[in-house]
Amino acid sequence: MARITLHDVAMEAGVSDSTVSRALRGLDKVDEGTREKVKDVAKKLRFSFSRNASSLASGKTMRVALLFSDALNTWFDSSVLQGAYEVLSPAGYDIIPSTVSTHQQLDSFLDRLPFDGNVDGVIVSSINLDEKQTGILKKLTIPVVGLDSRTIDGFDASVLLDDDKAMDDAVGLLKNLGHSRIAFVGWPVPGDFRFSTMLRAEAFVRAAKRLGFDDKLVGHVELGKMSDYRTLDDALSVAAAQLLASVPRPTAVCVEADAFAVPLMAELKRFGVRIPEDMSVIGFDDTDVAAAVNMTTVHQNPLGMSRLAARKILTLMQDETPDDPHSVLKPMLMLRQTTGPARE
Amino acid sequence: MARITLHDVAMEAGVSDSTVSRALRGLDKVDEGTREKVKDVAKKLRFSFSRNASSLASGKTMRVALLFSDALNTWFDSSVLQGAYEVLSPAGYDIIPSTVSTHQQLDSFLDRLPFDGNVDGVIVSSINLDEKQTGILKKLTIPVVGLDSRTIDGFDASVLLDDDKAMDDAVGLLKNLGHSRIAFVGWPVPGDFRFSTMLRAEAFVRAAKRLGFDDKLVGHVELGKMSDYRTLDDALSVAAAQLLASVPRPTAVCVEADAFAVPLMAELKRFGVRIPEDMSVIGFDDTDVAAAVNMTTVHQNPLGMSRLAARKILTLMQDETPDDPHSVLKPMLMLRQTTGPARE
DNA sequence: TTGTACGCGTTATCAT
DNA sequence: ATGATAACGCGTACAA
Repeated sequence: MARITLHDVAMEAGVSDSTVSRALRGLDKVDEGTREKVKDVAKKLRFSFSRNASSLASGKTMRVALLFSDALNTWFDSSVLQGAYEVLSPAGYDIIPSTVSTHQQLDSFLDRLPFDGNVDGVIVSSINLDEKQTGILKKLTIPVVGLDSRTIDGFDASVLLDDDKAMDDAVGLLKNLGHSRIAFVGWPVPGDFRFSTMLRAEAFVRAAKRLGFDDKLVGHVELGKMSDYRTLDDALSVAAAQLLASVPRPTAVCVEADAFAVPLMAELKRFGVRIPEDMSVIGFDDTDVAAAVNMTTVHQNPLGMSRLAARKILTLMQDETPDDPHSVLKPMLMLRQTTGPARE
Repeated sequence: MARITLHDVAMEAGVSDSTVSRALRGLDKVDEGTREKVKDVAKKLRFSFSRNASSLASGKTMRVALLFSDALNTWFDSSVLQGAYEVLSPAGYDIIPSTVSTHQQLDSFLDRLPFDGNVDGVIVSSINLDEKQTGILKKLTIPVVGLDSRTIDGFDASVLLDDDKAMDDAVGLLKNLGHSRIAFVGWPVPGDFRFSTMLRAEAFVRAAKRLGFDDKLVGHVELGKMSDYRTLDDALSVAAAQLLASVPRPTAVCVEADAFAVPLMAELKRFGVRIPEDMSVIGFDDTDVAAAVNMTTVHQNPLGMSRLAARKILTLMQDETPDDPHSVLKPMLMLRQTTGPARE
């Protein structure tokens, strides 16, 4: 079966190519009678536009790229995909996901600028760019919106979470529960992008300072890259060891992500640490797992965030400016069973 | 910044368009000297191919579509996305996800055949087609591979799970633990695709029959569509009620999916049902949540399945035939803490 | 309202 | 080994 082209439809309907084009795209200046006829023929022939040809002729690709720094089957990234799909697909856009896991990959990605001319817009998720990289972005002719990025520099619009607010809530809860020795536990980052874990750690430290914690009693367990470990279990052992070896031992910890916090709790329990009696634990994300094990955690809503980002890029792609280009969303602390009063 | 075309590179390098095309694509019959020069110029000018134009001229789009019946941020679907991306992306292909949630959507999707000419291949995930639909697929000129589908009809290749083996294991375990009153609990399906839950239910019944269970003691809690309920909690209440109202009450259940089994267990516990003392529970999927709550479940590996499917479509797209077009994978029963001996 | 003709950026065929 | 030239399928001024 050879491909059915617009021309085939035109022949069959006895009109010109341009008429078919206009009729099928719903443009005015076409007789309703002929439009119906054309539509019928098109349906009969199972005609569908070649997006390639359309793009080439019109300059619009009807595609937007999604760039991630982690796997697509990650809680955050998959939600972003779904959210973007929900708003972009009805508008006629395809979404094209890609991932980069190292700065080198990111550089070569930006270097080749595979976006320009191939997509109408880009959503960059959970990636923080340095100056040189944002410089490249700025040269792009298509809109770029940042999602969960550190800065808004280089982005035409952005959606990010108020990390400071999140940590203020978390650390505030711990303070009110009487804790004085607290720590932040990062998680081994995928690829070699260090920023996001550093960001939350820094926000944690700032919050602790703001709330009057003694510097010397505020810890930070840093785990480096996932590739430094054979398995996640190894990383868990290291994290647990660091925690249990701290003198004085923290009575409460905030963990970078639920996905790490949950198995870490299991590991700690293996060593006789009761939660929350001996140690309070606060996660980050509020994934299904957190709810399943009743963990106190900071809720964020990647689905909503990406819908918002998608709406922004949609308006940007039609050459308009979003009323509020750069949004900062408030996280919510979910109080559950893994936090309790500090023990004496 | 106007787009930089192959022609620009040709001008700058002082050669013809065709030479640039050949040089950059690594074809032979081009002097290594000029190739280097062209490459340098291309890099300097930040040239990248317009996929649209390439596709139009060559007929290859370098894109494959992924069709799902559920949300993209679902455990299964997001894993499929990632797996497909891992093998397709290095081969130079973009992936384009879409979802259909009703038969009507599916029909209109297939009716318009937005695939032909726009992508080089399609992976259809967790969707079972009727005869008319497979008929349409067969007319496609591009390869179509099925993933987690019921039949292999209409697909050039497929990857699916051995549901019967899974249920044999699960039901066998329950039998050996002394259970005689058992039930299958479906979950409210997203959209209106009913098949998959029916499939597992039927496999469950077959397994029970094969293993000598008394027909009258084998139950089936069916929940219909998600849209029949206001919230998931409502569906959970209904499921729990059905279970607790059954006379005789089953002492063990197999649940369609972990994502439903976990909150269902919580609901049952609220009503004083101890697990596994009063009731054994076996899930399906082996998601993170299942591991987190130590639930016995049937493990499946969508990541691996989709990698396999992607490899098949890759060989199909280069007009070769996979050695084993239709694979049936074995699930694994993960024995954990939610199953125990039948109580007297 | 409809048709004609050209261009979009690349690949492929045919010369040279 | 390299260069012209004709497609590829559609959009869009412009003409009718």
